[in-house]
Amino acid sequence: MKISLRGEYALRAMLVLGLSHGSDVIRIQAISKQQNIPKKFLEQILNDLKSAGIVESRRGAAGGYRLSRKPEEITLAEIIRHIDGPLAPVSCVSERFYEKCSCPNESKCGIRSVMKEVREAIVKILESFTVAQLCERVRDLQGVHENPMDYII
Amino acid sequence: MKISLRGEYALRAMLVLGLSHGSDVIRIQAISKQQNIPKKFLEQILNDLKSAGIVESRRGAAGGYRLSRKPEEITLAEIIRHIDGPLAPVSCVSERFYEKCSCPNESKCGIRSVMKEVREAIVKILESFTVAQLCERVRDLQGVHENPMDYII
DNA sequence: GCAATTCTTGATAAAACTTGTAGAGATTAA
DNA sequence: TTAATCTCTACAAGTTTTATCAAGAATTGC
Repeated sequence: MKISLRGEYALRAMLVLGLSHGSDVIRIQAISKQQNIPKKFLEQILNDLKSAGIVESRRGAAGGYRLSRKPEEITLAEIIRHIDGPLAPVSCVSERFYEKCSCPNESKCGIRSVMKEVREAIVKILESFTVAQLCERVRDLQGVHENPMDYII
Repeated sequence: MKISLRGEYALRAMLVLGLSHGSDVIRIQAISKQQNIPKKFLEQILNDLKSAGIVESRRGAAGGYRLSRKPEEITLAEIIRHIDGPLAPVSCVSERFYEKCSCPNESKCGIRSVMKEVREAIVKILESFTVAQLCERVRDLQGVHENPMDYII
């Protein structure tokens, strides 16, 4: 039931970009160091998020990444779906990544029926949770007196 | 976020055993054919469930498997956890399979905080859902007039 | 224009995991 | 004794994950 490390990295990178939304672009290296993510790996991930239209970039010296939309308009579900695929525990209950399963009769499958409930519960949370809310929560957790960019122990 | 095919097979096998709870043991081959599961693979899975104390077996001719407890006392969470590991989307919010993550500060991690909610939602459903309820749901879906063992199309 | 910096792109590769298969052995019923 | 079944260990192919490498393209500042 786990999301991949790649997906987790994507969320952490999006958090950094969200926290600095409004300022200039952020370099890959800065995110990489702050979040403990292998730089080359992060390059791939950010590029992937770019092709999804979630972030945008500027090349060259003083280049970097920023969100391509407002943090309030990007949900965690969108990020995870693009990097990791389905949120559903089994593909036969996924709406965007549906695949037929090998069970005898899908429409009368009890497991499918339960997994639909699980999927709904997951989707309900992740589709309503935006990057903006994520940033807000981090600010709450850290306390307002601290500088958000300094929270490396 | 998906469970493995192995885990899905385990659930399907448990459903078969649940539906015939009270009768004699069921052969691997019967489950394999009815549920479209490779026999040799299913052997491993059932053996695994046996070592978890979820099912028990009888060897030899007229051998087979049955539940080792009442269907009301076996939750889907227990089955999935034993076959697939954590229900949590990230290990740093798992209670039984906790692993430290690489983020800068776990206690102030916003992602972790959201993922805790997701974990709770998943666990709430799967820990309260028993094999007995699963069987009941299948009977509902299939209608009472049908023989539960005949639902192969 | 030049150098330094940064993103871009595609290839590659090691490790882990998933999904099985094979085969010999142990146990039991008839 | 024979046939059927579970048991156990090993192995193996394929896929996914987690990266790394290197050459290229764009941009800034001088």
